[in-house]
Amino acid sequence: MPRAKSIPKRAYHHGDLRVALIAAAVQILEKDGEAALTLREVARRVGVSQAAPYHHFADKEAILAAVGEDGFNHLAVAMEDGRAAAGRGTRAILRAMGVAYVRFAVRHPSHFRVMFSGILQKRGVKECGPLHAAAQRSFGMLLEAVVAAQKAGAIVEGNPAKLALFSWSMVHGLAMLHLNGVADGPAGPLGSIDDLAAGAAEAISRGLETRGTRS
Amino acid sequence: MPRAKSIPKRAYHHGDLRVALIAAAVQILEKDGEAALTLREVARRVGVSQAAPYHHFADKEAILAAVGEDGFNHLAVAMEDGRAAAGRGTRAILRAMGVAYVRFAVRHPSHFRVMFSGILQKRGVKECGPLHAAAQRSFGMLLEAVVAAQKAGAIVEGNPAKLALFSWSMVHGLAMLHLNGVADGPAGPLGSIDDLAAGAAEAISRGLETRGTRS
DNA sequence: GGTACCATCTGAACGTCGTCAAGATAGGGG
DNA sequence: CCCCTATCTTGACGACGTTCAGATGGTACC
Repeated sequence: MPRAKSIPKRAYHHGDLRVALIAAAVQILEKDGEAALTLREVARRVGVSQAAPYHHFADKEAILAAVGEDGFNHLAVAMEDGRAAAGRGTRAILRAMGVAYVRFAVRHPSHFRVMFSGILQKRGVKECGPLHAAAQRSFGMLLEAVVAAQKAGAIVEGNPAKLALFSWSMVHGLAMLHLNGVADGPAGPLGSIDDLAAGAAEAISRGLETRGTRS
Repeated sequence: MPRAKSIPKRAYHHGDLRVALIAAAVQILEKDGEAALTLREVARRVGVSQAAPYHHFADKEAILAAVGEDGFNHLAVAMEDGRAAAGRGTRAILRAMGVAYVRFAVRHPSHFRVMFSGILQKRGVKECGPLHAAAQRSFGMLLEAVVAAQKAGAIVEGNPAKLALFSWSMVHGLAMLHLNGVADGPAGPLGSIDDLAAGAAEAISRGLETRGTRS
């Protein structure tokens, strides 16, 4: 391995095929959907042979896992940005992270769908450790925020992981339903998805707040 | 059309191929997952030729839509049962429907996944009207329950469709995260999914309740 | 009771896909 | 200068989705 150590991921024959393949996959997913994602089309778009991807990914699922990992990393960044932009209240931070979550899902639907398409479950955690780690990064942020809110007495006590799961479920469900076109279908437009996200975050925030708090 | 009118869906050469195909598809989905679902395998399992399904379904997606429709109808029944078993409080009814929703998802993961795999969005509403109607049936029940709770003064005012969407999002998110194995992974077991569902329903119920209510 | 009809099903084919094995290519280390 | 190894290509195999012309078999009508 001559330069695979000195220069880890550059100066391939192609340039950096692995990254290019992932980018092409995302492009296809965004334009034509998951059904149109074909390893052969990915290779075609990058300009390599149909077998070339197999030197960077074990199979088709592996490239999807890479897209999912990419998505989870971007999600964590988006949530960090949301947290940074929020005020100083612990519940305000939770709400901001929830809104950022939904906004990410809406802005990167292809990534989001792949992230939760069940790859993480089908392939063991060991098989795709990076994906799992990236997912844990986001959940860890949420967990921290819940613990902080509990310490501040802003939300109820109890297993923080459970409360974090509830918060996550709220925004995840809204994002999923919106992506399936069901959030604005049934009874006319319910408002922008950003407003809906804010409303949902507000609802779960109230649901978890400690009793006795004034409004 | 000799008997297609008198006896709408029986006495085919096979018996009732359409229903048998759907059942076989569900069986495959439950045992081996969506990736293993093949029209050829479905036909094989039923004992007909590979082209036979095309006389009952336009393409592979159509049979998936049929499975989804089936799932939505069963979901509506499950939610009706949950509502019937609940007490008389309007918020108790909402919670019971939420718990029933999650229980359905956990007990019929294959159906549930197909129901929200994006078929409803990809194919237009006109293309698969029955699916859409079945989905609306469940959402309609939820909407009724929200309106009733509002009339009773148990939950806040505002667009009932929006509040119904929030409730739906809560339990939908929990169900989805659980199905992806993420609900009980991060921080050890958080309790049975039924308990989690009850907790989530309680949280959103509190989040939407009118202020001033005692505990 | 025979016959024509039409829904239903079969057999074979086409193009594409995921994947693999064996060989070509290229660029740095000896 | 040659070799070595990572990288990529060529060619192939089996399976899949889908289509089409034709076989099959029950129902209705005469």
